[in-house]
Amino acid sequence: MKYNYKKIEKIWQKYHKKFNFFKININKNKKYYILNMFPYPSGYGLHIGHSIGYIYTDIIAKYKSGLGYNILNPIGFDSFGLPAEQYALKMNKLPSYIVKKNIKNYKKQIKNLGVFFNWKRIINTSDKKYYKWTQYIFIKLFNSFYYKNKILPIKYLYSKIKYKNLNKYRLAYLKKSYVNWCPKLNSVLSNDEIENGRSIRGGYKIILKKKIQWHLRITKYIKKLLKDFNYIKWPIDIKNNQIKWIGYKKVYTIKIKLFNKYLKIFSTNKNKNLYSIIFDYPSKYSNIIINRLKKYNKIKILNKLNKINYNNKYKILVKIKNNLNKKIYIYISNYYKNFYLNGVFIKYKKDYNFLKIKTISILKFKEYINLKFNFKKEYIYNLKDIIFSRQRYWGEPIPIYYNNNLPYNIDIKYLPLKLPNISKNNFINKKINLNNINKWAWDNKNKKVTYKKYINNNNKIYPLDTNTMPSSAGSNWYYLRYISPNYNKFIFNKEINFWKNVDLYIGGREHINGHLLYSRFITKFLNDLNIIKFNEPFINFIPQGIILNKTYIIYKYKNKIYSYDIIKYKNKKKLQKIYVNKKDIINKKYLNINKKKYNKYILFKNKYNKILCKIKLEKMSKSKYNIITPDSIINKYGIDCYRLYIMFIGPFKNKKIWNINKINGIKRFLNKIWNYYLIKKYNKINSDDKDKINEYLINIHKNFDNFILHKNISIFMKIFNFIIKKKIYDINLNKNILILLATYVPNITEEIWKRLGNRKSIYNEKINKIKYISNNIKYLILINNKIKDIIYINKNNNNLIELKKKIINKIYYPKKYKKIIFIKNKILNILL
RNA sequence: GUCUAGAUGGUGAAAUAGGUAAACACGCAGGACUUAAAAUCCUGUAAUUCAAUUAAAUGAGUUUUGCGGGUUCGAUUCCCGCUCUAGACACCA
Repeated sequence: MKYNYKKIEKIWQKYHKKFNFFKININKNKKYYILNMFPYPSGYGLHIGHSIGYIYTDIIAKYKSGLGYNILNPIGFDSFGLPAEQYALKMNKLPSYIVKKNIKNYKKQIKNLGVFFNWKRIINTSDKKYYKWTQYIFIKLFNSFYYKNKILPIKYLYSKIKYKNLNKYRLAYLKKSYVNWCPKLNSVLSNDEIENGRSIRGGYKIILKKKIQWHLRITKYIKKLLKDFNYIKWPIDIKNNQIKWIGYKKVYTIKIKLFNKYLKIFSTNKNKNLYSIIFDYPSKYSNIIINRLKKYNKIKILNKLNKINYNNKYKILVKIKNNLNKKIYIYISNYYKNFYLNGVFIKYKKDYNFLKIKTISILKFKEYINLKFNFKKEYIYNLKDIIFSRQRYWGEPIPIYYNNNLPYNIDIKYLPLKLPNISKNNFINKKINLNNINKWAWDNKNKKVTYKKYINNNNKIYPLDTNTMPSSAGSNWYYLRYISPNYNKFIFNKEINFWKNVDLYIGGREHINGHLLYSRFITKFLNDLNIIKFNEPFINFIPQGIILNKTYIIYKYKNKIYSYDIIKYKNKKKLQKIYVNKKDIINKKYLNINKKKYNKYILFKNKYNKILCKIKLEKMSKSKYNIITPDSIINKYGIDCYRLYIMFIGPFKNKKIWNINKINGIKRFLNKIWNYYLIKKYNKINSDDKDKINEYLINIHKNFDNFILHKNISIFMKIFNFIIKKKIYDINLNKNILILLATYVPNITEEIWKRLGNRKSIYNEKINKIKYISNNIKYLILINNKIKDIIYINKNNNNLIELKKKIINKIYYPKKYKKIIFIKNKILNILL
């Protein structure tokens, strides 16, 4: 009989909507807080990459629940930020409308995955009830300073330091920083909006401009961030990545005089000769050099420097009077970007290769540098303070007003400072930041937002900050909000003492140096304020492999489109890369030039009279048109089949190239289970077979403990292959297997469970861990490293010497041998 | 470029306190059932050499875990040097 998934899944999906998986049993005080990085609700909906994480955590949640843990596995939406804003622009709608609509769509899609989330604990960062607390944390940062490993209120400094200078101590402070400035568009652009030094929208030139920005003083937390790695269980490579990024390091510094200015530069080794100096670009020092270059009219090189391109290196030859009276080179480059702030000596062998690389041009200078080798020991770090303001509309307003150009926070009592409404016309006409809003001033007498035209110090009406926060503002503390998403009086309620921090966190590797670091910082800050009693947000973290899928790229320059195979390498950099929807592709790799939208371009075709696209495998992303949604697969194969397939496809951590080919095996396997459970005419199990199956089951539990879920499916397959072949039907055993299988496939197992005569849901059943120890030990017998035999020896046989003799003398080669290698419980190797 | 990872059959992969490489699947080939197709079931499937037989089944050996070295009785696993691929590089989240 074939398994009719459509009918059965419909019934159980309906049943599970009402099923209370997350009821807290206070008698068992074991807790397991499991969390996926929350998505930003783009209009393109949920894609396969998201679903892998949700299904993975769902399986672990169901397993842990079976073991008797209270489970918290919530979901929310990171809805502020650039993607929502840009999608709204594209759709000619306001972001608030788009976000609402997309969240609704997302919820629907997630519910289709057979995943149990706590739907009562949903959060949304652009909800004013939520960002009230984002602003609250910002004000706490603004009003705190770090002193001798402690956090103190900034008012302690009021008597000692002028208000103006408190900026140097606050954890949220104002400082000048570089932004990507587009003079033509008259706005700040994100890195995402730029390609090859030009804006994607319009193709205008971008320059780096200094602007006053809010920063968070994360660098004060470096020591704590490094030290607390000792007790959290993240994978070592993830930890290393973050440690390198923090880049805390002992160096030797000297001062050199360059262009009449003293510069402090670093070396990792004071004993090495000075070969050259590399200045990070952009930085204070590289700018000094660039400014000097301007005086020498070397404009050519300067134009190139304005581009951000990681492969560009700029060499300037400078003669330096050192001990050896040799020339040394000075480079301006981002070669050392991740290492040092201002400059380094050449030290490594690799760095010589850097010298050899063709440089764009060499400028000769007659100026000399007086060099004194007075090295000082110093500690430096790579980590920079977080730039915390954006010149955009769709984000949390910064709750700060300015009196005589000095920042003051709005009293916490009057939060949230609501994001002002904007008319659709203004938004679509791209006047999209708080600068352009008329009603954006703070009336500090009446404690409310009022019109700019009323600004008057005597009436206590002040201008408000026109920046918004980056989307990390909402996401770096969000895991705390799931404790009590609707609580009005504080970030969380008393339940925090039960759930505490996240036990298992799942998400992308690309967040290591951003979100994961910032969350750790904010958690430590809140811990220092004694608001929470733990100092790490995520006890365990497992990175999720990305899903790659084909993308199609065409090359454009102004109104010309070039076929990929006729582009010369030299020209490639000038051309703009454009991702093309698969719908516009014909014959697997050619652009469909009959489409209307390509009529307006001049087409440079190849010799077959076609426009060839470049095909690349890239991460699924809405902007690259390579998203695949789970819905289409679920429609064809069913929820259970999709869940099992998506887990079977490979290790969770691996990157995967999307491919549907192997799903047939999963479909067959589900049919096999269905037929096995419903035709009951088999025999009972004997003890040898039981041992064999127990061994399988133990491995399943082991894999669950190590969060390796893909291997378990293979083991399930082995179990069913075995019991079907041996015609075993043991009721107890079958129930145990089914309960474990239910963590992966909810619908088919519930249906079978019911047909086996059970009334309650299978998720009410406990999972029993089996303890099993084999009595036999396996020995490999090798001759000259080649396997000759495998023998099993009773564990209690302690007389190993006799055993050894027995094997050597009686069984194998009683004559001559060179050497015997005997390793207990493992191997006996005879070398002849 | 710098940093962090990864690389195993036609494909996804399995195997590490160093000890039977390729489990479990997909695909493919051949066969059974069927008017036919689908579904299902059975057999084979890293490469290669040799032996043997009417045939089938079988047996023995060599090579093989991106490339080149090293340590070891023994390396997919540890070390060194490369190559290629992916991610991060601070305003995408």
